[in-house]
Amino acid sequence: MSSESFPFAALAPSAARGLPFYRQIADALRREVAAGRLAPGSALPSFRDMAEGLLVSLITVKRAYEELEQEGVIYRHQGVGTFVAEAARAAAREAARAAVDGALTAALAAAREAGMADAELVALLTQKLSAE
Amino acid sequence: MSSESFPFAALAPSAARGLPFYRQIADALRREVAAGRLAPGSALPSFRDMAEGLLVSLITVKRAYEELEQEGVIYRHQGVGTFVAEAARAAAREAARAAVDGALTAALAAAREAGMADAELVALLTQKLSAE
DNA sequence: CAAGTGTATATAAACAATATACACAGTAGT
DNA sequence: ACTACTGTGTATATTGTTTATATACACTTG
Repeated sequence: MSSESFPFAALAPSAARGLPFYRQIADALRREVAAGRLAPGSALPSFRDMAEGLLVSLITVKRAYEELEQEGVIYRHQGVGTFVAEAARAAAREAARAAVDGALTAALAAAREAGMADAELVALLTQKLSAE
Repeated sequence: MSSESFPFAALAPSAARGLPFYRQIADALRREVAAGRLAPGSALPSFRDMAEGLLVSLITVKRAYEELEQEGVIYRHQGVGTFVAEAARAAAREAARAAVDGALTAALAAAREAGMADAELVALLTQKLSAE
């Protein structure tokens, strides 16, 4: 039961999702922070603990942490550890919002490429929303 | 002025767009077909002519053509050439529409990841549309 | 100085792009 | 008919970039 007790086991990446592992880990951690389940100042698992718990390499965890540090969500201190930043929740939400904006921009570009009218694009989106 | 006279020069890929060259070429050709500027049955430039005209390798053109053939937009005949399929226009439009749908699905997933409400997502899209 | 932390270097696998050599289809000359 | 040529698409081996890894290194604290 040792691996089952790892508190971040639910963040484990999967090749089936198509995204790089480091990206999946960063996304999952960002969501935890944005939801307020990780308080500012609290310590994250060390590179080794996280790597072992998520069954990935140490470097992959490092890249995920680097991405979050660039966004201002966490900060690292050599020899000490990695911690949730003070303004982490706002930074995480801003980063998540930027991701949505980028995805929407890509969708808009695809629609333009397809010669699709604005109204048709909006209709397609609302249709997808109601289809759930 | 020899390279300037190449009729498909406008389809030349650019590294600045971020997408693979073969994808850019396939997208551009698909748009030409969808717009009706390439009639069914007409011949496309040979791999070599296209590669020389777009300043890419022969293999890159091959991959672009392969993508379009899988969509049913064109068909290849060894030793003869590559031609626009009969149902090319409908196939191109369907493929373009599928691309929009995929991009919208990704945007929706990002919105869910960000905890964004449906109405907020729609509002963000309409805002982007009116901002142009 | 010992145990824990983050950091950096060298390596393997997958993808994008290339150059080069190969195989097929039509056609002009004989 | 036949052959060889020219043009077409096809396949193989190579290079550079990205993702992911294992291993060794450097920093901080008790």
